[in-house]
Amino acid sequence: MKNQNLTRAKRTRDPDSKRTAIYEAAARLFTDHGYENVSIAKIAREAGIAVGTVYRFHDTKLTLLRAMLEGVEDAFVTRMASDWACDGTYAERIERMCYGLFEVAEDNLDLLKLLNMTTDIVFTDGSLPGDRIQNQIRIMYTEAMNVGASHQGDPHMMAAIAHGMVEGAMVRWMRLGAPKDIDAAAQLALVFKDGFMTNAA
Amino acid sequence: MKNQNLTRAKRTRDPDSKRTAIYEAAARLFTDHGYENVSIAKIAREAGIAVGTVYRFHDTKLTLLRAMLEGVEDAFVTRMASDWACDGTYAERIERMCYGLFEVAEDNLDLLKLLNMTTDIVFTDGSLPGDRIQNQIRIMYTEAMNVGASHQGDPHMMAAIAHGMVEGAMVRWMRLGAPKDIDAAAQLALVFKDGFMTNAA
Amino acid sequence: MKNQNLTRAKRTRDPDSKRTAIYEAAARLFTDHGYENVSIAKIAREAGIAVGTVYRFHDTKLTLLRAMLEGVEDAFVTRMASDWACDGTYAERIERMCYGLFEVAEDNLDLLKLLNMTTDIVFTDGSLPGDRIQNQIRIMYTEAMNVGASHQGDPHMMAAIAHGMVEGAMVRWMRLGAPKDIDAAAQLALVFKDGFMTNAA
Amino acid sequence: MKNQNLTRAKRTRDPDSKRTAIYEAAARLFTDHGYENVSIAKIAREAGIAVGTVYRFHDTKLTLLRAMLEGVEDAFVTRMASDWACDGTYAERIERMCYGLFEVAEDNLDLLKLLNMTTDIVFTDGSLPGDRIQNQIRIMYTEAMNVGASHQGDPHMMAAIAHGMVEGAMVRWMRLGAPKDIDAAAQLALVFKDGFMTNAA
DNA sequence: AATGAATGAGTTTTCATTCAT
DNA sequence: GATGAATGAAAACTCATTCAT
Repeated sequence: MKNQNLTRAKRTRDPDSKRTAIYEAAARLFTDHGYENVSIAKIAREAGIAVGTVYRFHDTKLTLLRAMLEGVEDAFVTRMASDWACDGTYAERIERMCYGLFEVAEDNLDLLKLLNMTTDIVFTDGSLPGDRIQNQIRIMYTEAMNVGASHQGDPHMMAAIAHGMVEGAMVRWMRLGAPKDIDAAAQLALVFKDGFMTNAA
Repeated sequence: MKNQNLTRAKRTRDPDSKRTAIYEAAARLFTDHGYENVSIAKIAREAGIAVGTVYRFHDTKLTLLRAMLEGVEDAFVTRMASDWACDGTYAERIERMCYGLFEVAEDNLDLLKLLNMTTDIVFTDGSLPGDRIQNQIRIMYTEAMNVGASHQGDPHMMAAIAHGMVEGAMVRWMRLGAPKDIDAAAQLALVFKDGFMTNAA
Repeated sequence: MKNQNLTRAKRTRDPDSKRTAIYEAAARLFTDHGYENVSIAKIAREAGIAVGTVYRFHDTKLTLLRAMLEGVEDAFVTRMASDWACDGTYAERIERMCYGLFEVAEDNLDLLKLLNMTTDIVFTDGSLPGDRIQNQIRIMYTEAMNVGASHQGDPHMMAAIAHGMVEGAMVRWMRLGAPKDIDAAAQLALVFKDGFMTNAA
Repeated sequence: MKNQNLTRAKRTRDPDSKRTAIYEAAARLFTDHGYENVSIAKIAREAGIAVGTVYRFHDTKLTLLRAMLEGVEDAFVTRMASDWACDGTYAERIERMCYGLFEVAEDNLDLLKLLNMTTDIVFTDGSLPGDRIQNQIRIMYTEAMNVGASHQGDPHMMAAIAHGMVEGAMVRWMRLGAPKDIDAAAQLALVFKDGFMTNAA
């Protein structure tokens, strides 16, 4: 997708194209059949490469999964941070963030489903899938709380609850087929604002 | 010629003791290592019985898991329904229900963790783990909405969001070691009331 | 079927009735699913008795099979001998024997099929299923040969060929559903007479 | 975490050497102990390869058996057809065919025994081991009958009987150690001709 | 760098047999 | 004598990972 060297033979593919092919194949397969039910051989076949080549990019099947999950998490965290950093009232920023989350979700449907399916994978730093998203939520909550825009509460627990809301909304939205016309973001934003914001905010 | 078993068959003590031993061993192991990473052999060893005996009680490894999950779900649903049926304002009933949930959680710690880890198992009726709890939440939400105690919203999506909140709070609470002294229920109730109740309620 | 003590409670069953029940259940099941695919538990259930009871009558699953096979073989051998002992020309006796074989077959359909399916079981005396039938054929052939009614030939080989003819005809007949109206016996007798008898006979 | 293989992968010598090794090991073991009493592990050990390698060539234990049986059947059918297609009287052609059968048998001793032991395996097309051979016999019989060289009879039943004769002779011959000096073919041909040919032929 | 054949430990599940009741 | 719960060895099959080509 990036630099396709049209003057070269097909054999010399962009190394990134293979990495991408692995990701895409794995995302689809993991999502459809579950991590444990997908073999590296199947991923390789689906990606159009050899088994050994998968191992050039990922030391382990688990490593591959983790890389994928970290990828989606990054996308969400990045978007949340940037949406939150915009101008506006807290209510506006929350709303914007909710819409942002679903936009990222739309771009990463397979991986999102995978992220929600995968709760028993531990990363090397001891964290779990979703933790980085939850951390980001906690940062935002703490900031809001400190300026009196949020009710007082334990930031960790509050972030956990908020994160659960997001997950719940997204899982529901995905089970409906992730339709564009249903405004899951709006409903999420509503509960979010009422549940966490003070009247002052 | 094939199997000459040097069996030392054990006595049949309590008829239910084995069933219980299986449940407890499986709950601990599934929870600690994940469903896919626990073999029936491991469960049997942990339960102090033979592999074949596990199969006397559960046709399949998956069957065993389902039975366990349905058990916890039932406990939650039953308790929610009974707490909700009590007298009091909606706010009071919500609060009572939140405390009730954590009481049930305390009694089913291993299984609760299992329930939250297990999101990609499909039951024979097509439902997923947690669905029955979410259904119960939807029932309550709809009732409240119909009398004007809740904001208007799609009951399915609202129930999904509420369910996510509960899960988020419980997972957090469990990661803290499920301490009795931290009032996760209170914080959950707070967000619950603010997030869903109208001022009128 | 023999002595049903009508004055006693049902519990005191004729010990032979159990033996019979086992035979019948095993015959049907072995025939339908193959020896290896039928468990003693299934036989016991089908026979309406306990697993342990099967073992009161037969030391081993293999022992049970052997007893059954010997049973059918005996039936065939006995009938062949008696039919052969009757008066008449050799041709008549052959014909009578062929009809006799199919009469026995009709009475032992399940076991017959089992006998034909089972070629790799070795009896304790080193013989194989069918051997006793083949022996009987050899006796008859030798007798006929000695009086000049049969072509000269190695009795063992001739008996093996004749036995194969019988088996072939019966297997075919069974695959047609063992119909009464198709005269397999007649066709068998025809080839038998032409193939083995001299013109003199 | 799961499989750390201390693998010493071997070189890929002859591409077909493994396939052949599997066939030979399986033929010997199936023949000696019966299909059901031979595990894939045993075959692999005997063939000097790993279990998984067996599965690279055959999807299933049953598939392996079928491939082997079809191999022998083909050999027999092909030879019968070619022998039958030669010039000569029917008697000569029958005789030639009988000798041909035993030549093929000599080249496929293990598999032949397997073919005769295996009567309860059903192929995907519903046919049974031996059916193709019997079909070929029926074709020949029908042809002979149509020109008046054979007695009249139901071709299916006649083919079954003839097929049984062949099997009987071969089994006997194998139990004698498949000796070259005993003329099983001649005896078979004799009964064959007398049993099926008309005087006119 | 890429390939994919080979490996073998590990999984789920079955079942002949035993023996305490 | 009858029962059937309990046993655990064994089987078919899978698949992450390696490494010679």
